[in-house]
Amino acid sequence: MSEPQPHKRERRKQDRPGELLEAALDLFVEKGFAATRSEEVAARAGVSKGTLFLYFPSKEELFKAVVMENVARPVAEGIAEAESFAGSSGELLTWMMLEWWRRYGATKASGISKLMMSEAGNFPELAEFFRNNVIQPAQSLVRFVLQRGIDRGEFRAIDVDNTIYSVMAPLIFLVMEKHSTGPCNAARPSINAEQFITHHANLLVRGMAAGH
Amino acid sequence: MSEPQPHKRERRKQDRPGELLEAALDLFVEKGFAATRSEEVAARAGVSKGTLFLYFPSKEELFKAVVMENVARPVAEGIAEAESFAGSSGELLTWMMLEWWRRYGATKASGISKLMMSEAGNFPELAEFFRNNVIQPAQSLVRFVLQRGIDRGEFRAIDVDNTIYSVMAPLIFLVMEKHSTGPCNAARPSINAEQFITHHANLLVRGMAAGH
DNA sequence: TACATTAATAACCAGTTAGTCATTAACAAA
DNA sequence: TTTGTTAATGACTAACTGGTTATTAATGTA
Repeated sequence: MSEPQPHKRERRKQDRPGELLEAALDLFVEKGFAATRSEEVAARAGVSKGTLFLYFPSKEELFKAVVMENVARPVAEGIAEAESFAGSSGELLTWMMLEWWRRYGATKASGISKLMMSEAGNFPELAEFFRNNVIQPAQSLVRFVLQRGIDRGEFRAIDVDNTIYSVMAPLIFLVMEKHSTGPCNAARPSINAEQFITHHANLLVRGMAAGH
Repeated sequence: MSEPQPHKRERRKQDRPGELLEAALDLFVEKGFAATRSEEVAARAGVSKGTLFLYFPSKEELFKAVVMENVARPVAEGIAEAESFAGSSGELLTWMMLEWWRRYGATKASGISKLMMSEAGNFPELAEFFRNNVIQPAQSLVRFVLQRGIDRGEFRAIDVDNTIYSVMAPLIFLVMEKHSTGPCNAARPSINAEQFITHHANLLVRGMAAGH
């Protein structure tokens, strides 16, 4: 018996795009691009579908904006910190992986990585952008740390290129777990991400250790 | 100036389901479930849309059949072999990871894993099935190998649960690379999977090695 | 050749959705 | 209060797509 509620229209031009992008991120990550209805995005942002298309010319442009918005942010942040790190390279590697998880992996923004994995085939130009602006810088950073360890005599002269993947794989793995298989059954205990990262980094550092 | 080609209807009841499943696997992996049109699946299998629905009652059932078909096969294959392996546990681990890649990761069927990652949210019951029939057995197998190494005194008393993820993460990583970011630009050199697996396994084994 | 069976088709239907647009109302200024 | 501007709406459409079905033709049999 609720009133037909005299719809109150709020005029908040400044905030709408951000709210729409946030709602879109949630739904795209949760359901995929094609399976997400644009009206649903609008509804979650608290506006009508018409308003969505007032701010974004198409669903595809909305998707691109979501990726751009969440990608640019956390890219270059950690680099300077890594370069001024004081401790051993093993500690640096562990710290860097944990920090990446805390700042990106554990946040909603990491859903972007899952999105790109899922939709790369349908958005090749976005995949290219993602590769150049996220994957490549990240690989360079890991390479820097590994080379630092080798140069300092802390690590053996390991195969740097393949070791980069050994460092990144568990992080990607965690992101996928978090955004796909993870949330589906909340009953079963999920991976303890920070504990796993610490463990994995420790294995790697031991495996790379110089000495006999 | 081509003839309106007097469409030749072939009657091949036996082969249709398999051909449709193969076409569906290709397209689902490439484009995702929602973005794949059922008429497109039929076309790739060389039949009309009507024929598709003659063999599968709905697109969702087709999807389930694709998963079931490609999942059941490679699950239990490697287990017996692992249990009768003669060499060291480090060799066994390396061999097992390489073998998994050769028999599953490198094949089209590994697209199923990518599919489940992408669509788990939309198909919780399938995700559950996948977890029980693929993930869990795989984890048990890895656990067996790690425990074997510990029992034989080849490995330290490492944290087995987390190490299982350290073993599986690079394999999942490779599958994702192969089916999403990998194929989008064929120009850039892709990861050499077997070389990476060998390298990673070597790092892990060194990291787990008993002795100071 | 005539006939029965059924695999395969293509036109069709009903439901859905990206995107549009005339209308409405919130707000600011006069 | 009146008026002008424009953010927001929701009804609408044009296109699409999952699924159905009457019809057609391939094949086997007598």
